[in-house]
Amino acid sequence: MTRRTRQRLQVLELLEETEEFCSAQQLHARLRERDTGIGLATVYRTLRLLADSGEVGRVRLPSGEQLFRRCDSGRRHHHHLVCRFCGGTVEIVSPATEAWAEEVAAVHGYLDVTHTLEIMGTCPRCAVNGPPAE
Amino acid sequence: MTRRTRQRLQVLELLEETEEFCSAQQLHARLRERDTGIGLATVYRTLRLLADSGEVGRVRLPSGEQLFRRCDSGRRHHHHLVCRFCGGTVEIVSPATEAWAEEVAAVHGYLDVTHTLEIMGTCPRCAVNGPPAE
DNA sequence: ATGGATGCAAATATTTTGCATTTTG
DNA sequence: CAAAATGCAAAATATTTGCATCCAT
Repeated sequence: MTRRTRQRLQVLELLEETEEFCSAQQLHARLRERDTGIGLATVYRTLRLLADSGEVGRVRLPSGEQLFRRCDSGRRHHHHLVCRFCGGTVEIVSPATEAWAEEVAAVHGYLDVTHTLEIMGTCPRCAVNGPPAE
Repeated sequence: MTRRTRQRLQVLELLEETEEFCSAQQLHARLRERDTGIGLATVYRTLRLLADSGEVGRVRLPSGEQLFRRCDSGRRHHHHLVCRFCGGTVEIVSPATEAWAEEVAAVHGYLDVTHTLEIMGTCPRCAVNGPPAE
């Protein structure tokens, strides 16, 4: 059903070698730098597919922009501590917090519960060196 | 510095009598229905001001759209359990969770930490009656 | 060959901004 | 009266979509 195209492999490959959360536009730019004449729309389509299927992680900035990243935790539900400058990330797994969220919703009779949780801050390196690429 | 204009009072007034989280466009439409020839840009400007100052609560939908609401908790830091259909809301205060988030960030050496947490679900009423205004 | 995938450009959707005009303190 | 706020339209942002073409399967 879902095909193994050159473009998709290239997106996957780039994500594989990238540590930080990146925007679709950033990823597209990097792919262009390389060689591929990959289209922006394809990057968006691919990332959406991957994110919806849980294949890659996604966070939303307060601005509404979304960032993507392959996660070590794979498909397992987890959250992120993200550096607001470099996008560097620590994956957070906290069963207790998950249980708490479920509990809160249940107490109020809410069904089909989901939650989002992002922790943002300045990572130790950016705190010292300042934002990257300045 | 910040002036007491007719438009701002009208926005405040509408928020005061509204229970649910609403988009800027929704609020603008309701203000127009009434009488006021208030402009959309003014509604946005006012809501941003209010939200940034903590005067009103704001959540971001997964789509990036933002919703606003006057909160009973006032300026105190809190989170929301929001119905994905009607926008009905329960305010959540959980010092333990706040402390946990701080702790997680501190352990990894992150500074200037902030976090977002939204719990979304279907409220008891919408679960029974289905989405409103259908 | 055939339906999914791509690339481009145009369309969406939401929020912001430039600027002339009005209004508040 | 000066600074701030407004309204409108245009701009900016981020993402999605229409469609003709291309290419995995």
